[in-house]
Amino acid sequence: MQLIKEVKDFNLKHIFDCGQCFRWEEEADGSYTGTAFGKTVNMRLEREADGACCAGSGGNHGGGFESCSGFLIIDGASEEDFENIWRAYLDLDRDYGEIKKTLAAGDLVVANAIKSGEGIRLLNQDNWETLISFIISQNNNIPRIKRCIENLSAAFGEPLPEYRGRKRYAFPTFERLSELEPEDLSEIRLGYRARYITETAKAVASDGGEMLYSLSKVPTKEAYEYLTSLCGVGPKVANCILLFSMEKYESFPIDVWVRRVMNRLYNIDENDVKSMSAFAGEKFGAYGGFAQQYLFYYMREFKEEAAAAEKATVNEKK
DNA sequence: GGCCAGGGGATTA
DNA sequence: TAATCCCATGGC
Repeated sequence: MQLIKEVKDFNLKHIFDCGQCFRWEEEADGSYTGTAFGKTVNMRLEREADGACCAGSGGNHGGGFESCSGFLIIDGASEEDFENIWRAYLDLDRDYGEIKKTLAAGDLVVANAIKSGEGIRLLNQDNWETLISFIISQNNNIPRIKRCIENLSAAFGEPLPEYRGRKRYAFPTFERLSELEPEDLSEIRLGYRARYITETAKAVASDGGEMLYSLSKVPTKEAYEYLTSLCGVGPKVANCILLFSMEKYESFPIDVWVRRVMNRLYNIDENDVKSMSAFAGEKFGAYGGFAQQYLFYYMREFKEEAAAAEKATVNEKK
């Protein structure tokens, strides 16, 4: 059990529900349990005794209080694991207050979007797991992506100690998946993505993963070129991998949600991905990836609100 | 450069 | 029961 004092600009729901990761589940008590780097832990944020919270809170619907600061408690982690894994994974040494201030000052639209996801942090995930996870994510919905990744891990990943009464599995290694053919993955129900995964696994394993794990140290363009050379990796998936596992924060992944939000809020043609990319580069520069996350989270929340409102209207008519 | 199939499953019509 | 949609890409 590790206790980290005075975590700021930090909210577990915002972090684990903003589409960057797929292996964390919310528990009944609002904490989150998940597996990364072969370790399973549970995280929860406790409010500080004086009730301190980030300024400007209240952008969330219903006026409910959502804490963005407090004590972070990581159950299942040793001090060594915290220093070696979770500190970097949660990006705890970055000043998100400064990032939000800069983005908000430069753009009113993002300033508003930030209010709905004030506690977002960009995780530093494993390169390989992120690569495969986002190949699976293409043209897919989040519940099924999560299911596919869990099934893949249970079938081909290393068994880990049971935690909270459930068996846990590490994400499968590229060595293991490189031995497989698409048919071997049929029970995972990945659809046409199965071939992308086995081919990419073979490509990564061909140099023992050396290329893949060197990408955070090379210029973004070079890393992007390598990633898009892999089977099943196009511009969108490559940008996600760069942003969520390689610290390439200028990356601006454009998916259907971002296309929608850019169309609605900036009036750019919904199909003009090129203009959106150029716009993001000019407007957000090195902070493009952070801006993308606030916009994405805002749009998803907006959609859920709209759906709830519609349901309420239908029920009223009955 | 534009179009369409690829799988599968949930949701909507 | 039939369309439509989903954090796109590959191949034509």
